[in-house]
Amino acid sequence: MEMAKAYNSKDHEDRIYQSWERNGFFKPIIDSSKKPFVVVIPPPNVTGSLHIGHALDNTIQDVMVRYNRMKGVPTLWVPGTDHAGIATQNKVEQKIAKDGLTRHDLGREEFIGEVWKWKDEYQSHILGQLKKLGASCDWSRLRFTMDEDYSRAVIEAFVSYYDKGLLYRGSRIINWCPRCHTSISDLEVEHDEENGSLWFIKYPLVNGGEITVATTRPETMLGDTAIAVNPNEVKYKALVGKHAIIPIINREIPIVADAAVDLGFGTGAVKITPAHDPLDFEISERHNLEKIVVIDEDGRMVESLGDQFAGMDRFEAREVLIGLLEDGGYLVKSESYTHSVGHCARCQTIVEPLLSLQWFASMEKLAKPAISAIKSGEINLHPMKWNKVYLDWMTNIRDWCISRQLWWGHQLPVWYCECGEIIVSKTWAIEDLNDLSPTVGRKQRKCPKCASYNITRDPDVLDTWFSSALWPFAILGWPKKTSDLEAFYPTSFLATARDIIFLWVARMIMSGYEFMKEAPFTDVYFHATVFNKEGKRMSKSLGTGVDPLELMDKYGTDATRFGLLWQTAQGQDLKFGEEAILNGQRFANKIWNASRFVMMNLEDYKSVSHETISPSLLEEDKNILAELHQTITQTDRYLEKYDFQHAVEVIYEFFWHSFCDKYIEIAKTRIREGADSKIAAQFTLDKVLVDSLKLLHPFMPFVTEAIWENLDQEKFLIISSWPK
RNA sequence: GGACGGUUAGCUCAGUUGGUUAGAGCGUCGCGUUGACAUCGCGGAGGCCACAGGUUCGAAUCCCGUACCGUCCACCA
Repeated sequence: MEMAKAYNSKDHEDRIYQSWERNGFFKPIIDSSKKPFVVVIPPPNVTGSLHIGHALDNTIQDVMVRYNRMKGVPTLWVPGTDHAGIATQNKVEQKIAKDGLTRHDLGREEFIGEVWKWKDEYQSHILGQLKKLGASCDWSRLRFTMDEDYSRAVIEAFVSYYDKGLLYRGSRIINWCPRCHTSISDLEVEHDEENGSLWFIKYPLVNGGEITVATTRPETMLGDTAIAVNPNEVKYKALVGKHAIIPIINREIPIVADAAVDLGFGTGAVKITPAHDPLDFEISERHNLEKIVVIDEDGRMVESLGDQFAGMDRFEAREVLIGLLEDGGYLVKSESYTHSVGHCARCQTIVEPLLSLQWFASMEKLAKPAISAIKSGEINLHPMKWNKVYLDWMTNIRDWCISRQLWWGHQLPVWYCECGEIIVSKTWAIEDLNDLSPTVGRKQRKCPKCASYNITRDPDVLDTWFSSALWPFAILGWPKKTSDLEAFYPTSFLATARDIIFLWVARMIMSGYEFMKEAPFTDVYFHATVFNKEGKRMSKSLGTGVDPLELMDKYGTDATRFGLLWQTAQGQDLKFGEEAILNGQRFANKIWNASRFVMMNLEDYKSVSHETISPSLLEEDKNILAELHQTITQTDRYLEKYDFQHAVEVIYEFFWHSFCDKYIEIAKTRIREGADSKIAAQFTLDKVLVDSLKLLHPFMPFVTEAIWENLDQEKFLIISSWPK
């Protein structure tokens, strides 16, 4: 068989991937006597396509999976995608907006139909990218977070939590995005420092005198229900219990004392707007204050405020009020002030803290086993520095707002009867699931308490992370006791990005202990964040993204994988440059050509037994064989530590500089001259090449397999054989 | 307001428990090979290891501080 003069990735990749898949190499062979190596993919959002960070993440997973598979460990990598509620809904809303439509024009059912179409399109694109990358996933086990079985798992989890009293419905201050028109969790709010103003406003007292408060949000004064001062503030002591009057609208509010008020800030007196500020809300609870909502779900001033403000945008209202306060002589002064402002992580709109009736999960109890898991080392985070970050968050965990006012997602299995009864029903939810076109309130149902038929299903859906928290066991069949669940849970290794340590990793750990009584995985590797040359985050929306498909097309998949790992040091962030990928391409070609040389010179070499050849080995033969052995040992050691950069480096160094540059050059002469030592050289070349290809395979699967086809070896053996 | 990273050759980064002339890839300069590979080989130049102290026989490496860059967490208006 003639080998081309240069390695051309396009001649091999698709064909080789297909034959691996066709021959079932990605499916585990279950052997109950062996502990399997199991990886679940961090399911990519079906919002778009994979970026360079995903390419790195999935390369790392594939390296670990292939490495273990080659060692004869039963290995499973489960692929899948995430419906990504808010993100995907936004995408589809943007898409239909081009035709001048909103989701309300389509209606819930039709809109969801549009999202499913979007999902199908982008999921297939993403899966194509993963296959192009060489990901050796078991595609027969492909999962999606809104598959029917998965949805059943979500219902099961919700109902189970509810029955244990871990979920509750209540009016709390939540983060509201006026553009996405939904609540979002604390983790979905991004805080940015912004230059604003601190306004000092004079509130007259009922019995004469005045008190000045400082605020960054004058518009919320319309919803003030108190002024609070620190109980130890001498100058205000006499005012506690008295009443002040809100300027402009002339409403009376009490002055209360609360320790939460900072003595040193502003004037030491704070206006309290319980419905639009979390701290104010807490104070209002302690003092039984009224809670008046003055900003609505669109971010506009509510109707009840009357013609002067009703319907006005919250920021316009701010300007108007400042003007009015100034005219009325209530504005004492304003200072420029830098403070952090919360933005919606999805659309960057300024989040409005809003008093709202939502569903919450109480987290403290769930956090307990998740804390001890890290402390005891039952779960290991790599690099270890993440332990502290994880524990800090976990030990100060706050309740999680899980309901979303969206359409795309898992609808809450909750019904409300006119009699006030709240019905959480697994049966009903599953019935609705089987309805091919799920519609709110389609079925006639009877309230178990009052027998009324006037009941409606909660239109809200769950936070997308509620469902992905179940991923490691839900994709194996939970709550059914499937053979997969039995064989493959807990999983072994999770590779992911550090920015979802709380959103996803922490919650998987909590739900793993809650439902499986066991950690969902033993090792978590947080890979590097990939930045561009300017140090900016790689992002498609910023136009700084690099499509891994383009890289793979240009340089080849092996080169891309190699180049990414080459730049990745133990989770240290990296500035991505194509140079490393280019070097990967050179390396792939080097491997190809060295192999070509060896094969061209093995023609009259028969696989003589090692015993026969061993005594005839020269010093240089023994040296390179010893170095090979050392390289294998080092590679094992580095992979056990998830040190991919050094694993790749040590093989590269050995293969290129020791084997190619030095040994092959020496062997060349011996073979050409037909020396007595020719057979020994051929033996050594053969041995070093074969083992090197195996060593390289987890990192560069295509070029190694392509060469393997040309070697006189059993087909595909490379995918299941690690050198010793 | 807390916490965590980073600062080493022109660029991107290594540097294991402190120990002889600080490394790699790319780039650059010179030479060579064109029957494995020009996606090649050999050789060279290039670094007060951010700054200031300290510990030590010895510090890029440990400790303290400073500066700049980056990230995360946080209910002070």
